[in-house]
Amino acid sequence: MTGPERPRRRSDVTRTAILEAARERFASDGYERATVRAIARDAGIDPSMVMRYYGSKEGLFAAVIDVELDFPDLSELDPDQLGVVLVTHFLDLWERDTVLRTLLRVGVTNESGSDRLRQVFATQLVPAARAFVPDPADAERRAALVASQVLGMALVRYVLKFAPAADMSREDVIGWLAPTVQRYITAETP
Amino acid sequence: MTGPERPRRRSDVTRTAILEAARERFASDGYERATVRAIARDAGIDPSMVMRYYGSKEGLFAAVIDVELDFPDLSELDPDQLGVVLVTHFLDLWERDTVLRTLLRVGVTNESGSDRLRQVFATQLVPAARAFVPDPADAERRAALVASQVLGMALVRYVLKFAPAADMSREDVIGWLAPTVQRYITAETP
DNA sequence: ACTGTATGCCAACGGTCGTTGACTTCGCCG
DNA sequence: CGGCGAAGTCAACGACCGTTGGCATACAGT
Repeated sequence: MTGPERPRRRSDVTRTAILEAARERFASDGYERATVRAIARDAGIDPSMVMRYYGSKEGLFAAVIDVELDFPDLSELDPDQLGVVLVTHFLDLWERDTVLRTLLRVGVTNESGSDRLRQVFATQLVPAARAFVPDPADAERRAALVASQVLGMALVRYVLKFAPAADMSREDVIGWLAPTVQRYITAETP
Repeated sequence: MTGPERPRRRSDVTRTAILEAARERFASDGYERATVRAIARDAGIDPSMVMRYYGSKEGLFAAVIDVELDFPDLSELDPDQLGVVLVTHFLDLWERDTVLRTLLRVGVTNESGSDRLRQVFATQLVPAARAFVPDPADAERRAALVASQVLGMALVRYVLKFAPAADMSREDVIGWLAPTVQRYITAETP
């Protein structure tokens, strides 16, 4: 069994310092305004080190937006609970770290960012939807509907910070959104 | 009564050419990547004219994001139709011109953009919500919920262009979203 | 202890940006 | 037709960006 790895290289601490500084800068400033120089300053090293370890600003960004939606096993679940479980899971994802905020911020302005976002949608959300949507041919559409509500709430709550949305408790968000998500997944097509 | 205005100044045609080029550039590139030089090139004039007429890039942007949600009169409406009417109205707004796309794109990255977006929410959407939400104290929260679903759909459909969302027909979008919006406005708090 | 290599800093490059001020051209009014 | 202000062009500025190559330093293997 492998315990917590000792750094293989002396530079690993610097590498992760850069990565963490980059996460925060990209999350709060977006791709264009997050400068390599500012990230390096935050990490306490020279800008040239960023280039050495990540090749380019684009390469650093690619390392930052490595996201894993990481759905729990839903196969044994009471189907009526799908909405609650999914909304709760998404809230956890958004509050755990900044990577989704980064991806949304950048995906809206930057082409390679929105490519990545479409890719996450297609390779992680849609397959998950196939698992519990009755008609698989409909899975894409239902996944898109769920995404619209979940991303929309994330947008007004965590990015735009509309006061009433940002101030809502977790429980209230779940209480309001879960029935919507539940319907998008299980309801007959209207 | 005032007919269509004759240009008061010779420069008005240039002014509006700049404004239209700016609308498109800001909408498709976001604030940072939309350069004054590119906007001027699109408008067929010198970059310095942009500064003469709008003072600065920030001033030009402020002129671009003058948005009017322009709600129809809902007071005489069957309350059961609120969802359908509102979703239809929002689809019209998003498809009519690019200003909302611009505002969303920029609001996600730029502080003055998100300020403006919060302002539109507070001064246009919330007051409209007060008109048809039973408990006025709840109007802010319900307006935020509606905004989350409407902005979320606009995001995946018009900005991120998730294929299943972008390919949905207007009727399907209305059919799926209207019940959600209807519930956010009229349902008991869960 | 010596040496090769990994790690880090420094200074500078070419490019692009927003912005400015001086200069030229156009069009109207007397 | 002459003059004058508006409209537009042009070249340049200072700043900042991503990126590069050379040089100093610290470390690990022998």
